Amino acid sequence: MSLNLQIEAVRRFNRFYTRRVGLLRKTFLGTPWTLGETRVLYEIWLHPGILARDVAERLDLDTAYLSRLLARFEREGQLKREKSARDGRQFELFLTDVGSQQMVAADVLQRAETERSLKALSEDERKELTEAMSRIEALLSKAGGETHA
Amino acid sequence: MSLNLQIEAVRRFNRFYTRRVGLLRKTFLGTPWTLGETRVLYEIWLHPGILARDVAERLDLDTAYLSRLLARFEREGQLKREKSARDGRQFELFLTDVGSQQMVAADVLQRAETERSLKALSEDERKELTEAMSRIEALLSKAGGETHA
DNA sequence: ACAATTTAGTTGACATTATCAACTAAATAT
DNA sequence: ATATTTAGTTGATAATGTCAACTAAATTGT
Repeated sequence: MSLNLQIEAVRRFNRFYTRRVGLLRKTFLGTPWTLGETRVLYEIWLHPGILARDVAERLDLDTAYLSRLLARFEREGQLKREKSARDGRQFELFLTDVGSQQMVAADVLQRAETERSLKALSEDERKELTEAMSRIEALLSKAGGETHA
Repeated sequence: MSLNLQIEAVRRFNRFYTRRVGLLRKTFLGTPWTLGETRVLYEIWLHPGILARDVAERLDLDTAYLSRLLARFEREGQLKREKSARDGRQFELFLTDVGSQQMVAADVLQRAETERSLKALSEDERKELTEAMSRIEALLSKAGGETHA
């Protein structure tokens, strides 16, 4: 395949996946949150004690926007913020028990949905799919740059 | 690999790609448009004479939102709407010459950027990447469902 | 033929999401 | 000590998306 066709193939895939991802942007499965919100909570779940600025950096979010999101999560009881001992400007972020439970519940739902999709494939196809995914991840990480629909 | 690990692999990939796609959501490379806007113009570019409702359906956009987008594109000179001869409710959508030129320019930039990424890989790696992408596309289309980060 | 229903698209009101600049307070550097 | 940087908040505002009501044209059923 020529480079030109390869370029088209990559762009085609990006459009395909953008569309797929777009499908879930609004209501996020069984969760009460949008994709963005879920990812913020997911980061905190994964990295208890993480700082707001690190969440902002990882998810490429505006700090003003994130600040308001976090305030809302705290108000609604998913999140607690603890003033850092060694730096009075910082807050360490943790999910509350309620927040964790909600994340676990969301995680279960999402797993189940993924499982449902995977079961439409044979074992060989599933193997192929996951291998292709990890291959793409490795290659794109190496290739760098962004994604261009 | 167990089904459980396969599920994790798929979800991991979805997070990876969601993040990648997210990177371009705001300013879309060298174009003056957002990702959503670009995709609308792209549909019209690809399918001259397409109807608004078909664009809305393909991109899963609210018709109210799309109606305003189209009005703006017309006002700004990218788009022209022609009343359909056989159905007085419909408008056939076309890019103007200016709009087409802008799309071509955007397309060139995006191709170049994709090319730049691909050139960081060897020919074998590029082949692997594009094959993996088309494999995923086929398998996911078959598996159906949505994408679950 | 003609009333009832459906369809394409627009408009108004509104909610959500995102961005920017100005700001406070704490930490770090000169 | 003073100046600069950093973490986070707040106010103003823009961009984006959603819902319901609406107009006009087409289609359906009788």
